[in-house]
Amino acid sequence: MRDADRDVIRDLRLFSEVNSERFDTLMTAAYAQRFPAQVDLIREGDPADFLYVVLEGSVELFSTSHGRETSMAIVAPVATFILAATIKDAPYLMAARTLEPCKLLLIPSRNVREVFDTDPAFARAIVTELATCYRSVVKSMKNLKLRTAIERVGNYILRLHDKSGRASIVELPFGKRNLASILGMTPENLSRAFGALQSHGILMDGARIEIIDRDALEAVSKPNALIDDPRS
Amino acid sequence: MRDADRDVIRDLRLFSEVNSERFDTLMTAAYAQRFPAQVDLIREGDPADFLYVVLEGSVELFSTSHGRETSMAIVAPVATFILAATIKDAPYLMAARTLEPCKLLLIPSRNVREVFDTDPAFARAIVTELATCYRSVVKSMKNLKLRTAIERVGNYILRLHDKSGRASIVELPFGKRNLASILGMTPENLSRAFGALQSHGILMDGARIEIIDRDALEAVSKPNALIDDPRS
DNA sequence: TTGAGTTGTTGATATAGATCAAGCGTCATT
DNA sequence: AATGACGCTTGATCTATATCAACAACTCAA
Repeated sequence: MRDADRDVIRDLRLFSEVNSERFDTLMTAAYAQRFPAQVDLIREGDPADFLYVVLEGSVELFSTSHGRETSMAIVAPVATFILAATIKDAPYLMAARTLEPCKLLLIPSRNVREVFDTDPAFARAIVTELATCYRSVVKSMKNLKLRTAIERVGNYILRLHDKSGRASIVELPFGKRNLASILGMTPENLSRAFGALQSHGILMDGARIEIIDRDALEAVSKPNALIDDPRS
Repeated sequence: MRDADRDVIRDLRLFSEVNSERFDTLMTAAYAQRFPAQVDLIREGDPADFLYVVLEGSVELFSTSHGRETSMAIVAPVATFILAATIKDAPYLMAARTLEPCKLLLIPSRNVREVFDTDPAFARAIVTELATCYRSVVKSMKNLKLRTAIERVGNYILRLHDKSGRASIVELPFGKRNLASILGMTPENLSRAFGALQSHGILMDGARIEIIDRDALEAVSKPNALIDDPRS
């Protein structure tokens, strides 16, 4: 592994407090690798041999059952995925594929568990990361169960807006097909939702969205900090 | 706290490996308490002062947003709830109320975090418990996004059937109103789903369900181990 | 440049599931 | 026994969302 990678990884919340000897143990076992777009990384049900860290690009987590498929999340740098399966040494509940060309770090699950058991700082970091993941799924579930399709889309735009520091124009970070699946609706329905929201403070132009009247957008979207605020 | 309680708690996976001095620390800070049915225990957004353990009875976790409400989970003995908020020292994302008269154990979050940092066995137990919770929410989400209402009901019955050791008659563990909300549908729709399933291997009688032809029920429900199997 | 594939849009229609409105047992209270 | 509250069911509708189909815009390979 190159030193540049090592430094990036060292800065992750997950690793920043780890004893440096332990960190070396993890890193010599781990390897960074590049993947092209649209590559299947893991399949549902496979044993969780590695913990993945997305260093560049983005990865889609999705699930399939009897011919249906749905996106569960899209992971962007820098973040881990399938931590829970690694910890429990259980089969993956979600499949993963790259959306764009990616650089990923693969850490053998065995080593993660080993360092967890011997380094309290790492244990604390892992459990915090996992709690964050848990809370983020709970929020997604609330989003799905408590809101209509239009509200979900509206709040998604509001979150983008906040993330951009309230820039007047925001850009969708991935394709609408994927977004629709994340938000639990069909692409057609997403398209119509964007259309409907144009009379509520936004102006669509392909993947670019101009936020003209945030108050109007909030009025239809009804945001809720306990669903939308990434800090809570 | 009575010794009987203490022994029950000691046997939980979460506490069984904990150093006994640490365990005492936790238990002196904690207290067991009885609550009547339909009591609000915590509200969404409140600070996570306690980790809860359900010793008897059952507790509903639910969420509200702008006039809508949905059940997120029902916690039965013996299990914890709101572990993630405790770990992160973050506000609760879900509210909780008792469904029946309950006996609960309340452990101050401060103490949980303290023992986590000093007892590796407890840390490991906590992270495993949290990973299990995470995976259980992911499964619920897959259940919601990948299945129709009838399939969700069918698979719920199949899971009950398995849990009972494939007894020919199973009983719903709580009211249909709650079940409908858990499964993401209205009570009316749940009622119709039960009706529809009667031509697919079951016979309803109030809260009692006779499983007449499991194969037929599986044929419509299309179970999937990575959603339904509690062990995976 | 052409053609073929991908991605998104739009319109017409279908349907799963929600809503509204009675009605029916069951149970506790009087 | 009457009363009322509650939980559930059933039927009649309504509507949010899915499905189906056609098409436009773009990308990419040849």
